[in-house]
Amino acid sequence: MFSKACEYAIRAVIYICHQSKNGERVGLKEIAKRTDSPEAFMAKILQKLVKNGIVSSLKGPTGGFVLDKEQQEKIRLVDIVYAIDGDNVFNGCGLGLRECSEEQPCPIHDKFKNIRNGLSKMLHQTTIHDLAEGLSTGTSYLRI
Amino acid sequence: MFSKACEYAIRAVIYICHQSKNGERVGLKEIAKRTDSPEAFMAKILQKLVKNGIVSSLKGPTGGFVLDKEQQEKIRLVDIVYAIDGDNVFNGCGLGLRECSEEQPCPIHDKFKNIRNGLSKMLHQTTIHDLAEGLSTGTSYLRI
DNA sequence: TTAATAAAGGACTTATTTATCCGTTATTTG
DNA sequence: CAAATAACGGATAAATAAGTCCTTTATTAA
Ligand code: FES
Ligand code: FES
Repeated sequence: MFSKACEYAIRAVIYICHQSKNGERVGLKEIAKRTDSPEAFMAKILQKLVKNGIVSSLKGPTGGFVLDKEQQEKIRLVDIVYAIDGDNVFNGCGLGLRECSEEQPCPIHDKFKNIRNGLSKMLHQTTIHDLAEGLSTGTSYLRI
Repeated sequence: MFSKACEYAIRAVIYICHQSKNGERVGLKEIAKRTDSPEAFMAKILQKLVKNGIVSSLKGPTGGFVLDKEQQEKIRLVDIVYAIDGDNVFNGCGLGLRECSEEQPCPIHDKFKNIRNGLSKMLHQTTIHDLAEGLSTGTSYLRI
C-alpha cells in the first residue's frame, strides 16, 4: 500500500508528535529506536519531512525534531503520504494504466475508485494528533 | 497498491477470459500487445498463473492461453492477487509492523483495517467474468 | 517423422527502492 | 573561541522488483 519509507515516515511523525506534546524534542537515534527503523534511512526521511514542513528541526546540542503546535493540529496522514509517495495512491489506476480516467476506464475502475476514495478520505480525515493519542493511552504501538 | 506483475496479471487474465468466451485461444504475443505489457515479463507471469490454476495453457502450434468454462466462472480478483502478490494486501499492517494484530495494534490499525477489509471484500466479490464484460461492451479498456 | 510453432524454465541484466557511510554545517555550552 | 553535538547533504552499497535472453520441451500439421 505505502512504500517502506512512507511507513517509517508515518511512524516517525506520530512518535515525534507524541513527544512534542510532552514538550520534548527528540533526536534521530531515539526516533529510529522507538519506531524500529534503520537510523540512516530514517535520517533521509526526516530531511524530506522537514523540507515539506511536516516536522521542524533544530541543529546542535539539545537539537532534534519537533512538531510545533500548528503542525500538531494541522498535519494529516495525507500530508505525509503525499510528501513521501506522491499522488499515485490518490490518482493512479489500479491496473497501472498510464492514467485513470472516466473516459477510458480500466475494467476495475469503478470498484477500485471506491476503495481509493475511501482510503483518500481516511487519510484526509486522520490527523497525527489523533493517532498520537493512542500512544499516550497505551492502546497502540509503533513497533513489534 | 499492487505490484507491476500483479497489474499485468489481472490485465492478462481479463483479456484471456474475454477471448475465451469467443472460443479463441490467445498467444503470449497477442496478450502482451493487447495489455501493453513487456512480452518476456508477461511470459513469466503467465507461467505463474498457469501453475496456480488460474489460466490453462497449451503448447505447440495452435497453442496458447485459455480460461476454461470453470475458470471463467470461478476465478476472482483475489485469486490473482494472492497468487502474484501473496497475502500482505489482506493481512499486512499499514505501517509495516511485523504483524497486524488486535492485541498490539499500530496507531492506524482500526482505520486501516476498514480500508483493507473493503478492498478484500471487493477482490473476493469480483469475478474475471464480470470484468471481461466491459471489454465486450466496449465500456472499459486494458491499455492507454 | 520432420519442420514449425508456442509455452516452460533457467540464467541473466537493468532499474528502483531500501539502506549505509561520511564529511559539512549549524548550534549550544564551557 | 573551542569542543561537543546533532541535523544536513552527497555519494555509495545492498536488496528487491522489473524486465530480458536463450535453450528446452511439448504439440501440431505437412
Ligand atoms: S482507469 Fe483504472 S482505476 Fe481508473
Ligand atoms: S497493526 Fe497496523 S494495521 Fe493492524
